[in-house]
Amino acid sequence: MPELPEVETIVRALKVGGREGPPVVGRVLSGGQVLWERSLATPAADQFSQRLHGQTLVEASRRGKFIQLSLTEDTLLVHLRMSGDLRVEPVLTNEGTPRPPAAHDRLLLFFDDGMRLVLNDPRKFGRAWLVTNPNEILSRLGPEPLDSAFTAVDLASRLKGRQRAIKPLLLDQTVIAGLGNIYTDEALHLAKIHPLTPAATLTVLEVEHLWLSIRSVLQEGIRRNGASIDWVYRGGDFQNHFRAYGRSSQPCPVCGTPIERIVVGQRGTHFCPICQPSPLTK
DNA sequence: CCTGAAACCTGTCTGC
DNA sequence: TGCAGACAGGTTTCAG
Repeated sequence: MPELPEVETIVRALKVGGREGPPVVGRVLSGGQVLWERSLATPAADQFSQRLHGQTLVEASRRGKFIQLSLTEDTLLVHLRMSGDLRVEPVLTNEGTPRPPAAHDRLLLFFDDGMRLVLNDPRKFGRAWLVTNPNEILSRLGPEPLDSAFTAVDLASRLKGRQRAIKPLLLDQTVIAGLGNIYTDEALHLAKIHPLTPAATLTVLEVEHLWLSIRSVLQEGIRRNGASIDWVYRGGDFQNHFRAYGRSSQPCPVCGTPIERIVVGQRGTHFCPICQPSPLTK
């Protein structure tokens, strides 16, 4: 489900409060509960609660699509994958009775002030890792696209010599961290690059344009608090400003030609056949 | 190095 | 109304 802008929106809410509920940074954990075992990658479910107990949630941050909750001793990494979401709520209802878990709640983190942080995940693809060293999970990720240290030259060097189509490369989190299906289609449309273009055939100018487009669509996504589509509403409205994603047969915002949908690397892929000419006919 | 398919899951929507 | 099939914001693994 969420890509970089959606995860960024969630992390900001964990810090200052937002649709997910009141802020959780600074609260002290009293324990945890595992409602679906596979949602917790490590440690074993029976050690989870004890290990959380007494640690303060010091900071919330993001690396790629990972949510990083820094505790006093450990780090809790959460990846929402396709359908995960976080929620903050009181353990008790207004009537003072225990609040029963909602449908698809998978993990509960309890704070010592009566609040809890909940991972809800209908499709059960989401994962959490409670680890001492987050680097063991995060070290494989490519650069942060919005980091000022990430330049067009960096992107060019990562695409150099790669014969693969540009779209699956941009989805590869070891090449660049944070892009998913929506923002990849949006960036390629803005950059006027066909998703099947072999990366190595892109000119210097095209790579610069792509670099700028990636950063532009991600920043717009964050500014709009992410995209909210399907049945999971997250408060953002970027979905109302898509250029190509999910707009099959609707007019291209640039030239009016109907947007086409193809499948690339098993992912639905949306593009304008005029603005993004096929590499075969170019 | 690259591609494609399958696996992990549940829910929604479309068309017959 | 029912039902089959396609599809969904992600990642890993395996075969070729």
